[in-house]
Amino acid sequence: MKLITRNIDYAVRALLYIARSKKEVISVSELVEELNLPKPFLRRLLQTLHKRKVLKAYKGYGGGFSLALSPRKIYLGELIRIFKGNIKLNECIFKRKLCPNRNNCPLRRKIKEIENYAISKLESTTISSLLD
Amino acid sequence: MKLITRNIDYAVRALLYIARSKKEVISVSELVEELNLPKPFLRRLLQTLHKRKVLKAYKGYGGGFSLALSPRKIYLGELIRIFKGNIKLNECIFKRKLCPNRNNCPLRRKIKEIENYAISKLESTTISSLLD
DNA sequence: TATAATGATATAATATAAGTATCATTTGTC
DNA sequence: GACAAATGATACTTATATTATATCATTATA
Repeated sequence: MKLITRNIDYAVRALLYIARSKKEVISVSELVEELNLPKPFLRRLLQTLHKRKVLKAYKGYGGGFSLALSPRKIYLGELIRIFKGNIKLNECIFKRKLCPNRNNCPLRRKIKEIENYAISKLESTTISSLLD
Repeated sequence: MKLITRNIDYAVRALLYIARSKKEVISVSELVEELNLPKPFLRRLLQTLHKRKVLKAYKGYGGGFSLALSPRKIYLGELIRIFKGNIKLNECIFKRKLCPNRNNCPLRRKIKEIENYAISKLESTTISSLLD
């Protein structure tokens, strides 16, 4: 039932740290020291954020990561999409064909309401807004 | 990220079926035939609903389950609690001690807003309201 | 007494999340 | 140029939750 997995939680912490830092480029080692997160896990997740154009990466001595976007343009919703795919609190058990009344399933409708609320919140929350 | 697992989905289907039926007592076999759900799984879940006083159970020939509560008194929130424990979209990675600013963690606050909305919806949705 | 039901509980299978390990590549410094 | 410090790519392992199945005991009715 978790909306926020560790990937996402760690990503937010790292992004906030980078956004707050005076330095442009921050290495994984620094993040690990400051945030006390497991290094290989964090590394992999930052690589993903790089692939998805949220971070810029710098190889070699003195390298690390910097934000590729303004904190105002990094949305929680996007981070969730990156690590978990589309936001769905739903997911009908029956795959179309089997469920007789998918379209007016009352449970589905209720959950959809909650889902829509969650999506609108997540899509309007940015790293910038979490900075305080 | 699922709010509704199969336990809960199946439970809702079964409860709706029982609520709609003219008969009081419905056997697992009948539910399985009508709803096309896996029998041992459904059975176990109905036993749980019995233990949690949502259903009454009748052993022996002609036995089965009936509602122990009016459909107006069976809340989605309660079903979720029965099968998944308290509703939390949250769950801080760090256990109290470790996270420096648990109390004013901005991410936590945002998710809490969504959680509160979800809870209020789920606690106000009853089996009766899903009957149409 | 046979049969059709639930009660209780142990076990298995599968999927997802969380985390580790390793080798390749790049780049700055001495 | 050699070394060290960084990321790139990717395969693997471990842990946990979800989704079941199986079986023996108990109860009630025809």
